[in-house]
Amino acid sequence: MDNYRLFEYISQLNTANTYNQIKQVCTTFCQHLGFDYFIYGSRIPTSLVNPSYIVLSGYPEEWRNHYVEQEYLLIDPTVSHCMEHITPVLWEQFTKTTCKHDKTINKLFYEADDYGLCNGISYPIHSIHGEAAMFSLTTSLANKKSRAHIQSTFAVGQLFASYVHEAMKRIPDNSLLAKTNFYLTKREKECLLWTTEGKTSWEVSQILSISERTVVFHINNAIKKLNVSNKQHAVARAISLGHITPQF
Amino acid sequence: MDNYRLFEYISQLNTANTYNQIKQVCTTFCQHLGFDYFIYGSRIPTSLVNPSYIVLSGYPEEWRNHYVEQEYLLIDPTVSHCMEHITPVLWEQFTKTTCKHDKTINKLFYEADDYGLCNGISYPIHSIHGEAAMFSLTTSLANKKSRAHIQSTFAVGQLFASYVHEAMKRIPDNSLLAKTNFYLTKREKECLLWTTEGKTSWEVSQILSISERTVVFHINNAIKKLNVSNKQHAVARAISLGHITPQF
DNA sequence: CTCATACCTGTCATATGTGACAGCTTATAA
DNA sequence: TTATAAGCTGTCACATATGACAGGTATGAG
Repeated sequence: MDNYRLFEYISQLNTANTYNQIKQVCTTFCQHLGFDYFIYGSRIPTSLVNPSYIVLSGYPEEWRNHYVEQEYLLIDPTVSHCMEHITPVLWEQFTKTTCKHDKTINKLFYEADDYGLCNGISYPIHSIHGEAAMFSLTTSLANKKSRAHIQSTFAVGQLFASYVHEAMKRIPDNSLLAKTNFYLTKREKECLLWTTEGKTSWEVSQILSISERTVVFHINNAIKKLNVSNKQHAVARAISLGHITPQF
Repeated sequence: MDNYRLFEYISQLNTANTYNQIKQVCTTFCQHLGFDYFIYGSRIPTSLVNPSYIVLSGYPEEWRNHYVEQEYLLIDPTVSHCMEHITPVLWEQFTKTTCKHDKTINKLFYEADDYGLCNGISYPIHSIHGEAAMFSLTTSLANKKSRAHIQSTFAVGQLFASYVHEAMKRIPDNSLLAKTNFYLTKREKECLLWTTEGKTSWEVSQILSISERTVVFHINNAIKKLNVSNKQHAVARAISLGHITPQF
């Protein structure tokens, strides 16, 4: 893919305002590169136990349904690769070697084959605050035929995936907005920050040169705003939502 | 850059075992693309207040020293871009428009010019657990001359940066090893996980069908292993170090 | 069999957190 | 002026956490 076309796609993603517009750009990009299907999925750690998901699927609906029913997300090796790494992974890497003995994973790939997803490449996307996502491009061509083709899209695909993710984050999402539509004051953030370092309210009061009662006051306000039940919860949520970030 | 050469570089990074080997690959890559200098910097949130840093510098040492002395890290717009975004940024974007009025930032870019860093591109790298890094390539050519050149390396540079980061993570680092060289048991992780959700020890005991005392026992063990002082600290540290991760 | 480890449970004293009571100053915008 | 928000402080009662005491079972490795 020449640079001009790549920047054209990036520009389209940067101006997209709805999920459908982004989906349209992905579809065109996917076809342009000679792939059959694409999918984008993002996991937002609003909670460690119940994270939020956003999916933009260009997959056959029947395969998606089957995948969800079978809970393949839990065993899909491309997913676990993308959770642990930041470099792309070729699907054939799994069908060939590593998983030869794992029947459930082999079943997954054989069934994908039946739906026309024979080979593909998955790009991990990692963003601030532990946000994890992935973007996959698939082809119905057999491994040997598609290998060179896929490898030639290695770099552009990763870059494109990043812009898709940024575009997705820009779209206002009602289901997530309510959880993040507030702000913590400077003091509230300061008190929480030192709390993540294991400081007690009294210790924080000494650091900030205010009374212990005031620290408690700020932390309680933060707990109410974050809609959580105690300090541990507040610490986890404030980090996840990006209200407190590492200092330089 | 053709695919063969790109995969050659990736392969070299995948087999590198020391910082110097990685640095050598970066130097070659940098020169191959026609750039003058490169730098890789990573911030590991072992603590939110005092994060750990790892730098692989191919910059002129004088400029590095000056940069550190002046604490430019705190105002460098390429750094803040890379902390907030996952897409590359061209340096000329700042020297031209946004920062026209900001004297300190202009000073930074003018001084960089003097050291031969006239234009460049910075790639953000975000990894699991909020780990943030960046990889920059710079040239002594003026903006107009270097623009097309830089844009043509947009995609490969991002991919290369990802592999550099993975390689850096693979190198055993004594300064960090001590902080992560232990493991939490299944129960310890479970107890911490529910603690991040704001559950009290008693509530966790109900969820796991064990006594409250046992939950306290596991959490205390985790606190000792993590070398932290209380639950809040343990929650923050366990998330940062990746001992507990979002469930599916 | 012994050792190490994970896992489990109890009591007690003290420290800290949490929620509700009540009230203050300062700055800024309507 | 009034209203609003941020920041600040105090006391009391009760809940929960923390640390130290002491003890148990089950499992696998050597």
